[in-house]
Amino acid sequence: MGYIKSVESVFEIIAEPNRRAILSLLVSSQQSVGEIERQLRMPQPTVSKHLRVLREAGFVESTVDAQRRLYRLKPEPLQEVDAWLAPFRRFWSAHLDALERHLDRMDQKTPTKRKTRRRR
Amino acid sequence: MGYIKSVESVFEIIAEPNRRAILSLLVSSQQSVGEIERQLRMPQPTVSKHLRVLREAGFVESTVDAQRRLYRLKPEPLQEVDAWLAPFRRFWSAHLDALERHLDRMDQKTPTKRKTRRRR
DNA sequence: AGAGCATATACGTGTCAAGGTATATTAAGC
DNA sequence: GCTTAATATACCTTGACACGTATATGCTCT
Repeated sequence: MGYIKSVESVFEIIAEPNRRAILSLLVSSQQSVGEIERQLRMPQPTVSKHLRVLREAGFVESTVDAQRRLYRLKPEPLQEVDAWLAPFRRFWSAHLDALERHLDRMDQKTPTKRKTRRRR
Repeated sequence: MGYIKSVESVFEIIAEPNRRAILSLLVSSQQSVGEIERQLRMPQPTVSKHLRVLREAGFVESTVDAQRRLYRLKPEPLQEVDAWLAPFRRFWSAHLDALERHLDRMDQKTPTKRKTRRRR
């Protein structure tokens, strides 16, 4: 009875392993459903259903080529994931910095030769 | 009966909105369960259960402070997500490059003034 | 028009995970 | 030791979703 098909978050979409596999396949070039089916060895309805989810969520788009449909990647949704990660990247690079400072302090105490530290 | 509780993928872990909220909270500083509970306005068992999942998946670790437990972020699992994104980043920056080249061609055809293009 | 290939959808089923409520654990303070 | 605070866990119910199988749609070629 007509309720709103709430747009699933991009995170739920990529939670599914087969969908991630499809996306990884498409990153090199566009593929037809049959090609995906063969390369990933999954049944055709499975591929189609996942492609539907990916398409409705904006991860892919398709063009018609005779009986085939060619699916290709669209960047926006994964960029959204990338954006969500940004604060955490700052977090862990801060941790790396702390580690570096720690190692530098070690250097002072035991001044042995050490490979050049990465520049900041 | 008695099958292996397969370690869920990091993607399934962050598919859950409440867990993402918790992680985002922890990025600024460590928090006790009660603090998380209040800030996110979710029932305490919910918080504890999500923290358990996050802990077992290595997203967080906890230390004991009297009756409280302080939870803090661990970087590795999210770095894993970041690593998975890498090929796609190359993909969409390639697309941006193509767009730039396209705009450059436009420049040549209609040489009107335009803001300085971002350098490569 | 009919046959055959490529893709999409419908339907039934099983599984699993999230939430709610209740209760157990553990530590603190009097 | 008992009470209270903080957190964890147990149990149950419900809903979503992924899969398999079957079938529909659509295009092409003869």
